[in-house]
Amino acid sequence: MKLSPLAYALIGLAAAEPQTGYRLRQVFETTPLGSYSSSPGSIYPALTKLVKAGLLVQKLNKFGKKQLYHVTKTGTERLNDWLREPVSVDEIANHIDHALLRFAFLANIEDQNVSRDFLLSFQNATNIHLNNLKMFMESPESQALTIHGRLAMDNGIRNYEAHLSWAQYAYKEFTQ
Amino acid sequence: MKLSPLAYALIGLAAAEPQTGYRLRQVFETTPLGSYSSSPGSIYPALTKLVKAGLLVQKLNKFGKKQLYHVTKTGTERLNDWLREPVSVDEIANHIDHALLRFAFLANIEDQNVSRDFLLSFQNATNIHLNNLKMFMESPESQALTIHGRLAMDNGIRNYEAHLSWAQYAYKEFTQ
DNA sequence: CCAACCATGTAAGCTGTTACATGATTGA
DNA sequence: TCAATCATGTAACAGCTTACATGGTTGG
Repeated sequence: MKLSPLAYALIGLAAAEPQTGYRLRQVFETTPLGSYSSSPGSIYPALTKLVKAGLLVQKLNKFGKKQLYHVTKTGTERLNDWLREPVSVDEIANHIDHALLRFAFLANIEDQNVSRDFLLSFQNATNIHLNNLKMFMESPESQALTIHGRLAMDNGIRNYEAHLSWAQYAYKEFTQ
Repeated sequence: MKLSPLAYALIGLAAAEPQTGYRLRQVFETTPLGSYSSSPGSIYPALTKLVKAGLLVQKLNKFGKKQLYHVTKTGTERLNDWLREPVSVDEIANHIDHALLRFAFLANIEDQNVSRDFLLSFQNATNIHLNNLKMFMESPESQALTIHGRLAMDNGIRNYEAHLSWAQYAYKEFTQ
């Protein structure tokens, strides 16, 4: 079964520390890391689905006060697989927030080589995408572009350049 | 009735030049300006919906060969209203691609003051969002962040700084 | 004449949003 | 005790994706 980004976000947060449904909603509402729903109508159905799929379990905390979602072994495996997927050009071009979400959750993986690999793969895909954009800029198709069209393209290019330089900077943080 | 970004994209493209459904799909598939569907299952239902709503009409071209979608008067009004909406912080924070789409379609509006207003409003919202991010960075909540979390935040900040400097550059293009 | 492309659609399914609804706990 | 916050859910609906399906046109 394929999981949605929201589902991975829920698993990732529960992997860092067991959470209540309510607490998870708050994270999506208050931190910048969540452009995700935060509405009960999306979180709770998603959580029960993950429990049914065997990726999360609900357990009472030590004093039997709170129902907390914990990640199962299968859940951890699924999370790790997701985190280790190389960054694709499509992910960079259309779902870069997804890539950043994955990066944030790499904190759960001890081995810093995984983070390094991720960042190299991120750089690589970003480079390819930047080339595509620049080639499009020089294609006959784009010569007919309006000022607005050109500027919008320019925005894209500047942006991915910022992403690239970030990835290079971030990489250095993992090579002490 | 509220329209989806895809609907506005369809209207905007038809406003620039009457289009066939197939041609619209190609635009979404081949140009970088469309992270939108491009699948027939999304385009055609959306088009017929817009026709029913009276925002588009299908007309045969001069030689009766092709069915082209044209924008109606109401359609043009709806498009213009959408284009003139000020850029909100939420749009910058969570749907910046949507803002860029709107900017690209401002090409349809003669009066360059509208583009200038848009860019000022874009700058303003981006500034506010940047402040929010920086404040979060200094909040106690973020002190517990992992290296990954901090770097992900840093990515966001760099990015919005790039957007800001782009908006300033673009503004100058409209003040000859 | 046949492959490639033009052109348009439908049906099933999944995800998420909005809105509605409920009840427990806790601090002033 | 009462308001705020914690906490969890459901139902209706909208939107998009995937997959399936069909037929016309055009160039080699």
